[in-house]
Amino acid sequence: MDDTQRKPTLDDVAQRAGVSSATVSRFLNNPDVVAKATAERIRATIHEIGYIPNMLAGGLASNRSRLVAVLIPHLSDSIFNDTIENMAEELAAAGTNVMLGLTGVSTERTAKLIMAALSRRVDAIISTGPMDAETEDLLRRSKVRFIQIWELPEDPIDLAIGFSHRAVGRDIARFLATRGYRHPHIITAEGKRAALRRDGFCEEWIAGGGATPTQDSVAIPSRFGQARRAFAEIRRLDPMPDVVVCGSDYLAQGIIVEAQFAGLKVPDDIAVIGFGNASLAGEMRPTITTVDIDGARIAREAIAAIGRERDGSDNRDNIVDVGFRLIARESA
Amino acid sequence: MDDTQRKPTLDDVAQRAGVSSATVSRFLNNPDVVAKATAERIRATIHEIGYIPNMLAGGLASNRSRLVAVLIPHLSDSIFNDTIENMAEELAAAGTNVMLGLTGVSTERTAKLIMAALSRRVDAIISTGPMDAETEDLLRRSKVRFIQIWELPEDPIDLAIGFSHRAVGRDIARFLATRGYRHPHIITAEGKRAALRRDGFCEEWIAGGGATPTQDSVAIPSRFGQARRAFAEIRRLDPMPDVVVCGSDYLAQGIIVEAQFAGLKVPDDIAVIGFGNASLAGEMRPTITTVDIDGARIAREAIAAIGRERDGSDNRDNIVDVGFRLIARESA
DNA sequence: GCCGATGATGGCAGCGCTTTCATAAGCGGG
DNA sequence: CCCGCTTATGAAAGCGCTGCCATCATCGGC
Repeated sequence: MDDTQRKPTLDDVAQRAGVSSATVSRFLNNPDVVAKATAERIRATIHEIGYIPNMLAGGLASNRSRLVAVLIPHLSDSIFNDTIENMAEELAAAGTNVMLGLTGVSTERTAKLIMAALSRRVDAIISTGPMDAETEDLLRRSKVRFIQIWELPEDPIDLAIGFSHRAVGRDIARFLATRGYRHPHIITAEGKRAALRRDGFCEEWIAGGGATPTQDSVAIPSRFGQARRAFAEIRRLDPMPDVVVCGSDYLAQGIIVEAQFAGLKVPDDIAVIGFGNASLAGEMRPTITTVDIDGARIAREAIAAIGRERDGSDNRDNIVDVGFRLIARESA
Repeated sequence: MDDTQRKPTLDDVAQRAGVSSATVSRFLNNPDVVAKATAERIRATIHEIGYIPNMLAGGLASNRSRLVAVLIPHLSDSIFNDTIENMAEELAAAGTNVMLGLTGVSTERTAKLIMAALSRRVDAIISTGPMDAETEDLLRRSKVRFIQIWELPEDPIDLAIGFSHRAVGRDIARFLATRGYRHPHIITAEGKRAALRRDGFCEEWIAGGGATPTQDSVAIPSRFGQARRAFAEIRRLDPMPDVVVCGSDYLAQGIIVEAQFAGLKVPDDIAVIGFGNASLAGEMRPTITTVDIDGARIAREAIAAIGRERDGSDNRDNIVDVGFRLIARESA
């Protein structure tokens, strides 16, 4: 053993296996093009000397990092977790890794993370949030795949995969009207998407002859614990709403807990509707009526897009609407 | 504009600013050593031509990737989220990014992800889970920082930052004994750490004169929804337990919901204790008695360790016990 | 006025891989 | 038995940066 502590390189493998480094590289990236016997010899050598490829060097030479940046606001109680989990798994299967960026609610951090991603020459950036104009501009000029998920901007920077939040709001309004509710109270998280859902809801509700719904708003991310304050607020309303429209299933769960704690029956005394179809929605008592987004589908579409080249043409094809499903359960 | 579509390189900046590439590199990595005037000229040039550093090249040359791999089993309902979130934030502040790896419960995926991390020449790997012997061996030989968090193995591969799960179990047992509970039922997630807590609990409970607790186990990760089945199981027990020890706050919350749904009062008819001090624990009705782990501290210690060199000496210093706090609230 | 510090910068040799382009066999048909 | 193909491999030029060493002013002290 010539354990000079230096990590074995591809050249070491090549020399030891009696081939050129080019062949070893080919074996690594495209095994089919090297002859069976050679391949076997290289495989054995790699194992023998414990060679570990250096993707930094590989990425530099090939200009492909096999890294994808995923930018989300939070990890805890996040409505995106399911999507991200699917994403990470499918990417891993394809030999690509995930660079995780937590943007919080600040466009400043988003900008920094996008810069970092660009610096690492990621193969794509998948993002859920808003950004400042300068960064958007940079991205438009740039050639990296930039995939906005969970929303459908008018004019996507590159590709958008999501659904109409406004339509969600409208569907919820129609659903509640059909069920005969009269006094909805809507709790909205700060943030553009939530506002769109609220607008859609109010729009449709009023169009259907309803009175302007009462409103409240909570900080992002809309979590379980915010229900205490939000419910206290509700109790002050007169008349009491007969249904509460929540920005997330976590918040909906919180409202249910608070309502029950106050001795109210859900949905009889007060109904609750969530958003996101988190796993707990189907498991709560009562089960939570909510809106399901197919996170796995978003992940799949995004990954498929990474494979394709980015082209500026047919801009309208650059919007993929994955839709949503309102799932009627017990809580509303 | 010579928009030949080629991304500007550090050399372009150097030429344009009338300095050598070395100076630009210095400006980027250690601004203080370049003269004020020069620095300003370089800054302007970078801005002007829109230069974005290439960290692949930088990493290759310097052998520092400024990437840290974080390996966790899951994202949803994960007890680690808080830790990871802190980690990502502190790392970002230090100009380092996170490569996220989802290991699930399979050591195979863990092995693949560790390989990938090594290939990217990460500055450190932070891991929460078990791995196969071969990978462990590789890691021991390797020179990368390898930080195991949330547990304290006898013989850490490199560094371990966590706490004694057995001690947690024991403390819970003592606490419940003090409160006068007689028939604990313990629900354990599959997995080594949960088993340690259970063992510690049973050990201490029996030592304290109690009868062997009844037990149940749930799949990893222990989530809200598993409470339905687990609670049904509890109802079959005779005598009914007077307290349920849960592997996570999510599960504890689920048990509370089920119990209340069944018309039982928590904690009077049946008490519940969780683990992890997720934010909802303090916000549930009743608030959940649980064990707090200082995720932020784990993150800080881990990051501090990344700075230090890995040295094989004083092996006992390579274990950092951050302890835990039992937080008595309303549920038990 | 000379000397060793000190500070600012340039030159250049890699870091470990990928990727043309070129070359060398092997092969079947006329 | 030679030709044109296909298939397997090699040679070498980078990819864009960092880090060491050398260079060259400048400057205060004696």
